[in-house]
Amino acid sequence: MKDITSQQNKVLNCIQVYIKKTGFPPTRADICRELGFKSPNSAETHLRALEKKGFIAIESGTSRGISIINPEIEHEGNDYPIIGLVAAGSPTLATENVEKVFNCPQGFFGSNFDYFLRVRGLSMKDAGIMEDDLIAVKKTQDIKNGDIVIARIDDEVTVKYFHRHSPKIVHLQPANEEFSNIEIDLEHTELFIEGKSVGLIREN
Amino acid sequence: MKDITSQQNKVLNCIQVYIKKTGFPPTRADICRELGFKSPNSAETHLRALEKKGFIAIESGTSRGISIINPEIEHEGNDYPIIGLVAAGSPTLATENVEKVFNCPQGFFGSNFDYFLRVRGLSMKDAGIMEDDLIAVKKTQDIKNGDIVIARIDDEVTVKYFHRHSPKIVHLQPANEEFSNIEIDLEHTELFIEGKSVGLIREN
DNA sequence: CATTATACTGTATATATATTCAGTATTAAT
DNA sequence: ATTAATACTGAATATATATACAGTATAATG
Repeated sequence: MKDITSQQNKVLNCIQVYIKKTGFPPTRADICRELGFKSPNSAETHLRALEKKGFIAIESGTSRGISIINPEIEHEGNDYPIIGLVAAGSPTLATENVEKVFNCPQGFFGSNFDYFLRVRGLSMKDAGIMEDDLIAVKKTQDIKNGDIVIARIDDEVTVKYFHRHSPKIVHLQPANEEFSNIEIDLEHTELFIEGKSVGLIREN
Repeated sequence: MKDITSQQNKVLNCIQVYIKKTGFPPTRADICRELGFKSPNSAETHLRALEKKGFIAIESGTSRGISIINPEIEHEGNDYPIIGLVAAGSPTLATENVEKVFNCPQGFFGSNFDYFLRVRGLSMKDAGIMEDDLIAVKKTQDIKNGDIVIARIDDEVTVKYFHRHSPKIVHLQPANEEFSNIEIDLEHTELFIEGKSVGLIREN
């Protein structure tokens, strides 16, 4: 699925909300009214872009002929494993670490992800990550500064902000003043990035 | 619900099948084509009968403005509305406040819930509730001390910890030392509890 | 018996709607 | 430097569509 711009996303949401509300899709004029456009062609061009990118289908010559294309069919969501973050040990997908599976629609957090991590401790408290929260982890090495990463040093797994300080120096920063910054010299210490957080779920 | 004739039932089924197939309701002409009628007025009269009996709603002057009235809609589907928490005004299910719908399995948070609330501000920061988080709100008056509630005072909606201090005094406590406690004397101020938080979702 | 509901055909029309064309402007990519 | 995509306004138009009107006919209701 291709990228969607923020304006196109607004239009897509508008269509979904309109259908939810009325039971039938909006006209170009309806979209303009909802989103404040002054020309029906504004809606038209956005619709054509959304069609081109595969988000909607438009039936030509048909009033309200918009239908939303659901890429992942009705299959009731996927079961993602919840992995307990143990003080020591890699959060592998080994069965003994899977506390249960959690049913969740695909693409729930915009981005795909691979598993949930059960958070232990409060080292990321100020980032709104609390004990027992579930972090949606995407296994990737594509990390930018400021990303929340799941990092492993030796056998210790931790969730921290990632900051590359210099080519050889990485800082793993907690979001809690009671915890201290971890500075890693990549020349002397092996750092393995398991992935990054793309979302969070909390069950009260 | 009144009786339905076999012909009216055919029309009703035709509408349902058409929506399922195309994503939008049929026109009078579409119904005629599907059922072999030769005059659009055949469809029209059946639609009026179905409307009168409460099976469908027809939006006047609107193309394809047919919606099927489903008596048992609640909690059957998986699309939950996301409601923006506006500074003033009740978080009603009014369309203008629904920014989009979010697909989520039923019973996702153990407990059922009614809608998502988009959080503004950081008054519950220390409870791990950050700006733009989605709180799963269950509409209920069954509140215990320490619950995170969605409360409304006049037209101001806020998310806070609930603490009944005495029979007439309620404290709404923020989880951020930069915000101050709200003490409410129920004899002088009207407090309306919209519901309570049963879960949280964060999209990174 | 008159009335009402059902069940159609057939014609007509005001308007709701999609859709094209002509512009303007900004930004990203090649 | 030029193309392509995005993001709009504004006007024009062919047609898709709802809907009224004029009929015909049967069955049920009171």
